[in-house]
Order: sequence, then C-alpha cells, then structure tokens
Amino acid sequence: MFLSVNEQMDIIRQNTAEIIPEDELAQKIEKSAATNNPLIVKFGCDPSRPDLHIGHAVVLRKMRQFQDLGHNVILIIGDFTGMIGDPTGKSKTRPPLTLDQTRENGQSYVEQAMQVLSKERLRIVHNSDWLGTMTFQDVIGLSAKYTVAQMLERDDFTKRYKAGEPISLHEFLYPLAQAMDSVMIKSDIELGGSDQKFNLLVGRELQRVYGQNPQCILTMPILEGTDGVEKMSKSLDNYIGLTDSPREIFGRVMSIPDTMITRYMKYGAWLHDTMVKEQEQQLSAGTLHPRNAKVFTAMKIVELYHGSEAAQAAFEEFERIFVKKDIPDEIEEITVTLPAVANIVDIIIAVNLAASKGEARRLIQQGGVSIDGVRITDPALMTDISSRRLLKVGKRTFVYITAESA
RNA sequence: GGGUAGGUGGCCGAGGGGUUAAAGGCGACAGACUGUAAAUCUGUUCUCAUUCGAGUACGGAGGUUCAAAUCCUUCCCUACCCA
Repeated sequence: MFLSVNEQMDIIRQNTAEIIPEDELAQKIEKSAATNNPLIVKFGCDPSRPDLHIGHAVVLRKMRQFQDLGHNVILIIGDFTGMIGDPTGKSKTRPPLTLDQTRENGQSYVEQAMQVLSKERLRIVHNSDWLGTMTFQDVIGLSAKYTVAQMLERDDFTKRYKAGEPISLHEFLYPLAQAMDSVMIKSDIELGGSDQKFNLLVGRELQRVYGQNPQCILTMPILEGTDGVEKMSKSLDNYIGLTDSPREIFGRVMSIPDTMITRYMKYGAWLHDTMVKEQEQQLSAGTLHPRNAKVFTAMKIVELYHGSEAAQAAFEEFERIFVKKDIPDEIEEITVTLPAVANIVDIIIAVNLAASKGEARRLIQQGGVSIDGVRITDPALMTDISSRRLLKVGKRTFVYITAESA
C-alpha cells in the first residue's frame, strides 16, 4: 500500500533541488496510489568512472526513498554511452572504452550503489541493448527530432560556444541518447544531479514526440568536495568514496571547511532538515563548536556506510592521532629489499611514499619524516632497519618497515 | 577553399634569440599555530646527482644559430571571420 500523496511528496521534496513540474508529479503519484501501480523511476549512470562517492549517493539515496515508497527503480547502466565518454568539462581527452570495459565498470558501479539501494523493486538494464542496435538511419531520424537552437539552450553549450571552445557534434547526441533511454523504459520520473537538468528535460521532450506521457524531473543538489569549492570528483581528489575505510571517511569529513558543515549534514549524512536547522542555529549562536559539529557529521556519515561501532572507532582513532599525536591502531607492515642499514631516502622510495628522490629529500628537509617518533632532517641519514621501525611520512602516513632478512 | 588568432610545467597564464627550469595565480605538499586533515602565516613544488653539475621540457618533425619556448620550413590540433 502506498502512503498518501502528501506524505509521499513530503519525502520526495526532502533534499531535492528541483521538481519539474511539481503538480504533474503529484498527479502521477495520485494516480499510482489510486490504481495501485508503482511508478517507474529512472536513473542513468555513467560507468566510465566507476568510483562512487558520497556525492553520487545524494541521488542514490533519493532513489532508495522511492523504493521504500513502493515504486520501481530502474538503474540504467550507460554502457553504450560510456563507450564514447562524456566529453564535457575537464575530461575531454578521456580514452574511449570498449563495451567490455564499460560493462565491467557498470558491474562495479552496481556493487557500490548497493550500499545505498535496496534489492527490492530494482531493475538494472543496459542501454547498449537498444542504443547499440540503432542504425545510422535511426540516429539521423532521432537527431531530426531536435534542433540546434534547442541544444544551445543548454547553458554549458552556450557558454562554451561563446567562449570559442570546441563542441563536438556527438555531444549533441548525448542528451538524445539519454532521452532515448527514457522512451525505451517509459519512465515516469527521472532523477539526476542538478547539472543534468538539461539532459533530463530532453527526455521529457522526446517522450512527448513518441506519444508518451512525459516524465517528471527530479534534480538533486551537487555536493561540493572536501575543498568546499569544486564539485566532488575523483579526479580532483576532493571526494569521499563509498568504499573508503571508516578512518578515511572520518578524516576527510574533518577536513572540510567550516562553511560546508551543514551541507554535509544534509546531503552527506542525510540528516533530517529540522535537525540540520537546529545544529545550524547552535553553530551561529556559538553554542556548538564547529569542530564538534564536524565530529558529529563525520560520525553520522561513517555510520551510514560502516555502522555506529566503526564510527566510534574512527572518532577515537582520529582523536588519538591528531589531538594526542599518537599512532594509529593498525599500521601496514612492509618488508623492503634493502640492506640492513639503509639510506632514509631509499627507504621512502622503496615503500612508495614519494614520487621521486627529490620529493623524498624535500619531505625530509621540511621536517615531514620521522622514524620511531624522532624527526629526521638529514636526507643522507643511514638507519638500521634490520628490525621493525616505525616510519612516518607527511601528516598522516604511518608504516612499519623491516629490511628483508637475507 | 581563403583569412585571422592561438597551442607554454597538474591547471590557468606571462615571456617574442642568451641573465628562462621558464614571472604571477590556483592546486598540491611540508612546517608553525590551532579548534582538525578548518582558517591564517611561512616554506617547497620536472628528474638524477650529498656539492659542483647533468638530463629532459614550452603541440609534432626538421632547419638557421656559438646559443631557440622565442627566428624559418612543414605537419597536426582549436576557435573566429569570409566563401
């Protein structure tokens, strides 16, 4: 049985950026409840970058809510579109992938996404199934249904066009391909990040052309990365991965700027609005210390992916390392093939903690290296590693090293 | 097809024959400080060499020159204007 329209809409509205058009969505939900028919909720993923982070999770969580509301979610693996690689933004020289690669990535995508999604009411399909069988004639037919002016409505295209930056023709085909997906699965609702708004709207138009009831659009905010400025992405290394360790997640949340705290509470930890508002008020009133707010947020996020015990442990470890300057619980043990008495630079290179000898030397000279808690400043230092020594490189990398006994 | 402006280090962006491993900014890293891997301040930021120094590098390939990111030829790539 479905919840009432109002109850469903309240849940749907939570954390969403935009609903287009809202009244149409309410109607769809009303009808679905009346006829006891679940809605088809579409989400298309790009498997060319299969590493999911908590920015992706914002959309995934919304999908999960639809599942919990009793609707059917269809996850479209863009294995066909992924072969060409989305050329927008900085990754324009991305090497083309094969279908096997995108399929494999898609598999990994699904595995990670299952941390958030439920197995219930989930269907996974691949868009190569229909896009891969289209002929050139079909493609021309499809592209005839959209105009250049319509394409240039997309902000990104207009900006690049005006700035004299290249726009490849196949970029125009992208939104169409994605829209075709909506037609094929007859989606009622499509979810996406707010940067996807244009593409999602093309789906609406195309469904109309094909005589279908156009889908409603639900866009989710784009979560900023840990730098607090750029959108979260693996290539900028400002991300928190869904499969990261509790320690890693905790630390990365602690590194966000103070201005990001409430956004992370909302979209990262998925805390309820009333709670976020409460925290926000306390922060601005000065009764809640930003550090403590961050600790709270970090724990909540770790909890989502690893459970509350892991969250507690991650917190304690963080306290130990960064507040009490102690060493972590678990430290990797590495055996290196070096003489029993070896040069410190060679050791750092051997355990791969610097990209070059120059960098290793620099780290040492800047005071970023210590052995057994003693800071080293001389790059020429020879040290005995016949028995286990604790090496610290940089702010937070600890490793036990031992020379391989001959 | 014709014309114009461009292609510089992870990114942006100066430089127009030697003093340029290439200003400045961003990013990244380290240190100090702290509230933390926030903020701020300081320093570092191609590779090898403990020092001297050497090797790579300014879209690709040739050339001129004692010497080229800078000049010439040619090729590739991008945008804009004209057809």
